[in-house]
Amino acid sequence: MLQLNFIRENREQVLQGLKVRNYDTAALSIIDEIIALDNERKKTQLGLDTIKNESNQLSKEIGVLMKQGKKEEADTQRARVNDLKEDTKNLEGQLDQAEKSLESLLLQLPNIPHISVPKGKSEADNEVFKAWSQQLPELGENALPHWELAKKYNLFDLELGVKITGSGFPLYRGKGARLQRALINFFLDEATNAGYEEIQPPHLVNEASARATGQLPDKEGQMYHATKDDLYLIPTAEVPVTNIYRDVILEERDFPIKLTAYTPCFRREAGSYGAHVRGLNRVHQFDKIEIVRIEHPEKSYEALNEMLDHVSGLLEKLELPYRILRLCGGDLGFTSALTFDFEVFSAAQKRWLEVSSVSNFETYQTNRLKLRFREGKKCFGTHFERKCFSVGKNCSLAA
RNA sequence: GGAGAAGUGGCAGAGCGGUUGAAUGCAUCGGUCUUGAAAACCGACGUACUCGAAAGGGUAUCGGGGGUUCGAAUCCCUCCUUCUCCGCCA
Repeated sequence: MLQLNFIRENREQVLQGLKVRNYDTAALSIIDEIIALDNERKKTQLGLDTIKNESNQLSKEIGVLMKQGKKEEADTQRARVNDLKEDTKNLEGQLDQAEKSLESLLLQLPNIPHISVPKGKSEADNEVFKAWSQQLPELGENALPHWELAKKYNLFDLELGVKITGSGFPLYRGKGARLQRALINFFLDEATNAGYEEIQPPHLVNEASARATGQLPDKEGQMYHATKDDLYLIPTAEVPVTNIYRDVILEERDFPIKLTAYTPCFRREAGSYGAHVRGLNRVHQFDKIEIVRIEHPEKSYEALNEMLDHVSGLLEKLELPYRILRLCGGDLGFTSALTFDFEVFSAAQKRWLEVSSVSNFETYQTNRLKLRFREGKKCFGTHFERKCFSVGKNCSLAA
């Protein structure tokens, strides 16, 4: 989420950013609504603090009077404090109300796009940032899609997944399982070589963690929920990994923080069916390797470029034809300031498939996480980038 | 699952109803001293919100939430976590 003070001090910039995300004037009024509500909140806060100060003062006096044995005077003071109590309760209610409404408005506000983000409505308007210069691979007439190949070579078995669990839970076997494991190892090893610390996080998280990374409340329906213990299966390693830094204050010398993690990811994917989700294109459980960096705000875009190079290097080593897109305002994720998608060409499906995306979230994620760093005496929001690399969800088996 | 003990600032560790945002020690930062360092000494040292141009105030915070009280780190309820013992263990 954006910080209130940032919105107050950079109203124009925020409005400009929302326009890149295709907000109309009616939607833009949310900014002024927030500022007005915050003014209200401050007023209530001040009133409450004043009353509390008064009753704290009186209570102290009562203590002194009691010690001196002046019981009657103490009793009159006591009555006065009791009168103040009612006002306190009212104001507390108001303050609570205002804070809740403010928070829910702030949560509706997306991140402000980076200046380089092109305007646009949909994925069709994404900018090709780096094109594939060589010839695209072609397959012969009787080339098989990956789900046919899988059957032929016994690489994975979707029916068995259905039998054991349900649709969308692939079962890999033989060479398929081995390839999957090899890819995971490859990505992790490459990340380690590039200086990322490997993390093996829990695969279930509590509500506080899901809330801190924004899965709750908006994506509640997309997560598997173990209700008996009130835990959620992670939809991405981002959730447990970034929660390492929930409520943390870093020192400047802690930068850069570079983490990598492989986890299976669980998503209910409610409401997506059809031909485009055929095979492994969209499943409820898939494997993903994530790399995460937490950086000083001044260095975050430099770090983003490094991550871009890192991913490019991986695809080059795998000898896959790929391209990089810079997402336009309409396609940019809610929490991201700048996102590059990596797409690999599937010769069998004859289309580009997203395999990875690299984003800079600036302080949007860290604000919600309450992750800050200390510079001098002040604490600042720190920048947060991440890139994820899906295995199995992509077309590498078919390419 | 049952029985018991405990959770205080970066760490260690006092306090167990009133002037305690919290003694003391360590760590950290700034300074004096020193050729340099160490030692010694002096000073600073959480976070969030808020008032103020600033200086400087105010409010909250002693695992989380709720309650009793004029007043709670201290009393009560509840949840969480950790430790010890017993039970269970695909």
